[in-house]
Amino acid sequence: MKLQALAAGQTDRIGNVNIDFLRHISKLATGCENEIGMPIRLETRRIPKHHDIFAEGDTLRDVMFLRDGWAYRYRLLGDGRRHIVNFLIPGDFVGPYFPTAAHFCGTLTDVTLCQAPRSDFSDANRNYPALASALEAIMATEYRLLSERLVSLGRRNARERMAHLLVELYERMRRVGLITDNSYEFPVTQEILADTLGLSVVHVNRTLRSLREDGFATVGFGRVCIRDLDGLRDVAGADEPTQAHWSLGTSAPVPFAAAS
Amino acid sequence: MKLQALAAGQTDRIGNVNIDFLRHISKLATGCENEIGMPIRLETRRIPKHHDIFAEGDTLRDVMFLRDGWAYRYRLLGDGRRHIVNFLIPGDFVGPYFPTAAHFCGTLTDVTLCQAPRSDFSDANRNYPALASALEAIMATEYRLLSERLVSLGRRNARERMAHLLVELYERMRRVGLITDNSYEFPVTQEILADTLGLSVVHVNRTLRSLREDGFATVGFGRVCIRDLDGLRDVAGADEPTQAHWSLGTSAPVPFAAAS
DNA sequence: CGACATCTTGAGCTGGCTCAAGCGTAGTGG
DNA sequence: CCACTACGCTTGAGCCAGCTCAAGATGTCG
Repeated sequence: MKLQALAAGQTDRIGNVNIDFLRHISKLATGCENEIGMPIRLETRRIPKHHDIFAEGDTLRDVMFLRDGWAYRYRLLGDGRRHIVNFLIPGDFVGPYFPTAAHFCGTLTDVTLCQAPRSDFSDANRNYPALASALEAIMATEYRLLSERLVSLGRRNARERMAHLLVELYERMRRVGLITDNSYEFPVTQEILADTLGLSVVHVNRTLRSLREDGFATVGFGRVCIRDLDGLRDVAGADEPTQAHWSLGTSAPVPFAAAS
Repeated sequence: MKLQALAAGQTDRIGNVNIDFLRHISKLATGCENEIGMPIRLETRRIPKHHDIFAEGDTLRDVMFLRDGWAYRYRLLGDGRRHIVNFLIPGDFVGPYFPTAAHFCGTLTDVTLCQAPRSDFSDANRNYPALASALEAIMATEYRLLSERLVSLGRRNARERMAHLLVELYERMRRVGLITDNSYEFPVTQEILADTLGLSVVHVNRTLRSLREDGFATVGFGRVCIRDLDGLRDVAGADEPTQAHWSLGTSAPVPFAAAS
């Protein structure tokens, strides 16, 4: 589950920021010489699986990126109900976006984080607009992801939701080079899936069975195997105005703090 | 529906950014001299009700704030299903976060926007970290709002969702001084409410009736009248770890681009 | 190899949906 | 000034997607 893909030559200039900023950030994270000469030293930290990285309400000195492993953002209701806001895969920004975390963040696997004090980023942002750009793009991207998830929960049925999530994760994993043989690691129990999609565990199980029997994808034993990507996209919705949303915004350069 | 409250003296320094940045931004928007001496000239634009401000996929030169009126972000599925991602009230950042919009934005009432070219913000961001801070805080705040909505759709039932939305909007309206007599303007049809909460119009109607009959709130004739705020909060969920979430993050200063 | 978590399947229930019809109100045009 | 239309609100009636409860089966880890 390492970010092997990131080792390969990165020719994109971060000045023309698109989602490839992720790779640059991750390159930073992996310690390779980075292209924007950003003077931030990232510390590495390991956290075992099934632990919280931070809790709702925590005020954190450091800003974190996920170098490898899976994590997830979640929130709890008073009566124990849980909702999972998003999954985090290698290369993702862990956060928090705000110094005070608005949600919990837990690990699904053993995890390696790369982190640096928030103040370092503040300083660097001022002198390296490309970095500020990248961070804004990260936020905008996750915002888009959330609104997509929101649409799912609001207006898609169980089958569509599941298909949508599987495709979304496929695209994200592909982007960081973690797809092999049309399949990807997926250390997510059906219970967690249920809390992500707003379903019951039982119904998640039946939904997965149905997708499997129809030849779209198999989910289990810690892996997702996509058998019919286009079909799965169709199930996910006759929506998605274009591919643009699957690709997480390749089209969109130049956020606020445009690089010079 | 003007931002009267914003006219009053603003003593907060934006250097210690919290959600009060909204007021500063709005102050900019209203043309008053601003405190950070930011050299951005905002143009005013009016848009009639029931029009789109921008469409999904549009690439926009300008960044916009809502000076008065109501608007909403929404997305469409291929088969006509619609989901409303968020409402925008006076003082809100309209966006888009990314130059290329990831969703539609429509007006519910006649609306006044204040806007400036994105490039102006890019430049200003570099020289006025306080502004960059504020914009990041805006994003983080809306992120929090979305994740809250996500929890609603995933794990709350119709009654809880409705109560939660009404309280959320109450808090947001209060923040910009638009509450009078425990009530606020609410130019939202039951159909739009349905598309926001992931319910059918019929069920929205029944849910509102139930909340009205139980003495919590009345919704109709373009207004929400809160009759029992605490009760409504209880209905919304024995969740909300603290008040923090209702208050949209007053606690949280110093995002990435901390002001000096 | 025992204990515990996870997955699976059956059976019956229900919250919220769909369909359908009636009503009030605001425009709109003749 | 009134008829007409359109839109939004309301309520009834029946239905179904997804839920809950229950009970095995299958891992998996110390």
